[in-house]
Amino acid sequence: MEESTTTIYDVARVAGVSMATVSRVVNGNANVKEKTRQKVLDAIEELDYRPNAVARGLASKRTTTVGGVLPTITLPYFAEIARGIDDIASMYQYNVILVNSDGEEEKELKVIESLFSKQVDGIVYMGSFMTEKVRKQLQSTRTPIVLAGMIDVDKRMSSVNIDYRLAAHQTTSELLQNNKRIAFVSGSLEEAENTERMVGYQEALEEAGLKFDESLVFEGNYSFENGLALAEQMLSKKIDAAIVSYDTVAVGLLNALLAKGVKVPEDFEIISGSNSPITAYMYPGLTSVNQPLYDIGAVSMRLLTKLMHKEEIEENQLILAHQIINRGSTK
Amino acid sequence: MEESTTTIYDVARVAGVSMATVSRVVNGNANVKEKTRQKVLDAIEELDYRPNAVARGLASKRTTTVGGVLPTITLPYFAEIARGIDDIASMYQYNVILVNSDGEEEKELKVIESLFSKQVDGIVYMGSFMTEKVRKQLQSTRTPIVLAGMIDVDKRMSSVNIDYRLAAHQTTSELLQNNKRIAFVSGSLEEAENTERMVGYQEALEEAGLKFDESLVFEGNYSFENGLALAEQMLSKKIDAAIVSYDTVAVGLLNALLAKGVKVPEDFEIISGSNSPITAYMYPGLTSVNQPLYDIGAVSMRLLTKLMHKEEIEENQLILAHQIINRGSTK
DNA sequence: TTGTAGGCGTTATCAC
DNA sequence: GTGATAACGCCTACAA
Repeated sequence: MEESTTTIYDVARVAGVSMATVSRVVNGNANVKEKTRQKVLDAIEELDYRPNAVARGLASKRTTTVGGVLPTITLPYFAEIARGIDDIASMYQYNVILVNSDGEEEKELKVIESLFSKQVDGIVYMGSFMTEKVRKQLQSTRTPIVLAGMIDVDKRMSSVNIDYRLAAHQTTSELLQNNKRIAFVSGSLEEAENTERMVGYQEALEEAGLKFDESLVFEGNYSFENGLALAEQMLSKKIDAAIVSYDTVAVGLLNALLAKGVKVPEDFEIISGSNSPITAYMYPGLTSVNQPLYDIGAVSMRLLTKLMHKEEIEENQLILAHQIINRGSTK
Repeated sequence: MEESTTTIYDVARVAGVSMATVSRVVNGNANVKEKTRQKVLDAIEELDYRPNAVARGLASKRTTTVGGVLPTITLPYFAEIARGIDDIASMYQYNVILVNSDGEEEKELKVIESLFSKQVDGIVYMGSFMTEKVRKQLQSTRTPIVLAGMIDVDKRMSSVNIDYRLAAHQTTSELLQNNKRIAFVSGSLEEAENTERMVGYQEALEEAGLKFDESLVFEGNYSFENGLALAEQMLSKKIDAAIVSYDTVAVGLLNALLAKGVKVPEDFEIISGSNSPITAYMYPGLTSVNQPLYDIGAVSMRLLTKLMHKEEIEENQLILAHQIINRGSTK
């Protein structure tokens, strides 16, 4: 109930020391005699003193707050990464301001601007595509940036990813064991992750002595509805298996296939791209590439702390290991 | 690239006015001659000046940042609410710091403490249960709080919810059209939302002339696994329908039933509690109570803005309308 | 080891 | 309408 904010100054008075000493104690500075440290701690306790991070931020130019930019937190893919970020952030005493951009440039520029205005110490950028304007905006300051789950084409920005090409290669090969006509379903091929996947897909085909058929490539968006709509086309094209980058799309596809009486995996096999919880919720469960999303977030944030503390970085393009989780949607 | 932060002072110099005037312009204060306003705006443009929210926060004691406390952002239920919060927050020029508590008191106290330290202007609290310590902590300051999707037992804190009792009553009644033995599956009955639901369930039974059977009540956690495990028990108890508070649990139940060859909805009907996207993803889709989660978040944040701006509130216990979305899991 | 004093970038209160 | 001039709460040389 005490509204009058108690400051470092009040603590100093009660403890009978100067505010500088209180500041030292609060910041864990070693150069304080144990006895005075204790006096200060007692005073802090007594007054229920709470450091004001805003004042601290102004004086030290470090806010211990980072920004997290993502299209929308409602996609499990991003929520999972965000959770990894938050855990490591809180471990290092940072808070994270999450901003949703909906992937709209206009909005993205605006929210990033607000992040800068709040003087965040760093930014983790999630998403799939970065427009030129956003890139410029992000690079117009010295604020460290890490891309989580997104490849930087010119490798200037730090990033944390899995090897999308390899994963696509492996899953395609797996499907090729029982199938010939395999669809490649991804998001926009303007996004580097997807072109990487495409290469992996093509490599696997070639390895199996099959030729690439462009009509088996489906470029679409993230949505469940997109997946639903795909089933029809797949069947009419006599496709018998699919690797799908986004889980929600894979789920939609599975759902529509089941509704049409198609047996999965007997008549159609599916492997989805990121093993979010929903892949396990389905019946049958979706065999899926396990992107370690939480880890991608966690490692990104860890990398960001190093950048913010100006530590030496050995490698700024991190690749984490993925696995393939076999469930009911494949034989 | 310009690292030297340009301040309000630089702008003043370039525009040939005092910093006070610049401040007025930046804050849209009316008492500025149009001509000088233009000079200032030009200078701002020229210097690419960006207001420092931290300094502003210190001077004005308002940070235009709010905190969002939730168990974990990875549950779609909370992600959806969080999205509603963020949209309205950004509409009112607020940013939100999201903190995950995992529902652990210790951690929750810590993250809320960090929120206060950051001088947030308000807090939206999501979750299902608030311990006494947390309640005390939250009420130890004048920072406005709004509970989103959570009932405050003594109605002191503002909150936004749906009418859980009514929803449970309706769904139970719906299931009673074709079934006699209906399970009530919820989270902890220590949580007010769940006891409300329980009352609605009992009301419906009574209305149908059935007596309440305690062995049909399943109190568990949020998890998919919990749902999976339930199927076995349900079948052995000859239960033929269930209303399930949490979607993930309902999904697990559905999944396990299908795996056991039980036909849904022919042999077993399910209605789940919050219509998160996954309910639609399932096959068959889950009939579900549509809790307007996004709106709960949005309305909570709107309410919070009123509280923060000390506007008059007519009612602080808001109830939003719900609907029942019929899908394949009911006849 | 501890204290003094000058910022940090704005807002806000008075005068003019 | 505009300009000084204190705060705001803390950090950080620099002194002592």
